[in-house]
Amino acid sequence: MSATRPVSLAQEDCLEAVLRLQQAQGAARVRDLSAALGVHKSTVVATLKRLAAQGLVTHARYGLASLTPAGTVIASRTGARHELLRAVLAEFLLLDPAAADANACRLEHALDAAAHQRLREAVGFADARPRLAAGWRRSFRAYLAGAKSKGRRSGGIP
Amino acid sequence: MSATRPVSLAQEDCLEAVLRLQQAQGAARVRDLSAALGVHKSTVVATLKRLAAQGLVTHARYGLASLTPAGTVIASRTGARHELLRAVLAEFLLLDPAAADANACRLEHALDAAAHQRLREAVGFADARPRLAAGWRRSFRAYLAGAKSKGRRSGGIP
DNA sequence: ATGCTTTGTTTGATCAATCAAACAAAGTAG
DNA sequence: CTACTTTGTTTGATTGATCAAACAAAGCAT
Repeated sequence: MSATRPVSLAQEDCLEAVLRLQQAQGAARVRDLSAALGVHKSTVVATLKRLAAQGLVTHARYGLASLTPAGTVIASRTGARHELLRAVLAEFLLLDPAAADANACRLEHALDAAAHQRLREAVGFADARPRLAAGWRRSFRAYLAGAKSKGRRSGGIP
Repeated sequence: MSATRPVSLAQEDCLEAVLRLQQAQGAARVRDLSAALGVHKSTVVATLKRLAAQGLVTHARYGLASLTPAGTVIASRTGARHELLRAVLAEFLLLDPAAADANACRLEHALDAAAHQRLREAVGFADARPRLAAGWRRSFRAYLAGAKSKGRRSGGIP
């Protein structure tokens, strides 16, 4: 069932954006998708057409885009990978929110099911051990601070 | 400097493959690139032509492909991201070698410099604390084993 | 309802990636 | 050297992503 023929990065981004917009404002209009994806409106229309041909969205002329059940499955999975990666990058690698999100945004297309699952398990494991997680953050932050000051005077004896 | 105009995923893969082949057998031939990348020979030739136009490889007709200095920079960085991700996926997420490599292969194109740097620091931090790293592996492995057996009887009381 | 503004669509281009098939050059046996 | 095999190249097609410009429909003011 559900052949789930692979969807391109741009298409996956579009599905994800439709889902976010549906959740955030109840509807996904071309203008908002265009802004969210950073591409021309005509590009959005073309992408929606391809997604519609694959049965992943419906899009009536001059109407709103909405996800089909199959499209919702893909968009949700992609969104889940995005959110998980964002959290890991921010909470364990201590990247600033913008960098964490920007990287999650690209990485989300590259994790397969096994890696996604394992990463979820790792986060679950850490979340069940708040002291371990807090300890990591504290020591890693200290390590970064130390590395940074060492880096500043790299190559010279003070 | 070095404008380093962004290179597509396929191009980055190609540069990386040229580097690997150069290191492994001293030379990168079209046939081997084709096999390594899983695309037609004609695709390889087309990609090499585009890379040559950007000054990243040299490729004389019927000759070997080789990286220019600029191409070497990109290929090395990509290779470094690949290797780092592979190691993290295998050693911390405990993915099997094949899955770790397959995911690294796709993720490698999506990490920006800041995330790459931070991930390197995290691995450096962990490597400097062998007992912490070993402890993680041991407990996470145990957690995975437990989750798996719980998963098998999910939903039913034995 | 009439006219502006916003929004969406179409059309026509380009470029990258890809394949398949036809072709050409190199290399290797005999 | 000639024939066969391997390797590389060209050509021609397709598909997806993208933009810009022209156009069309909706939506709002007044």
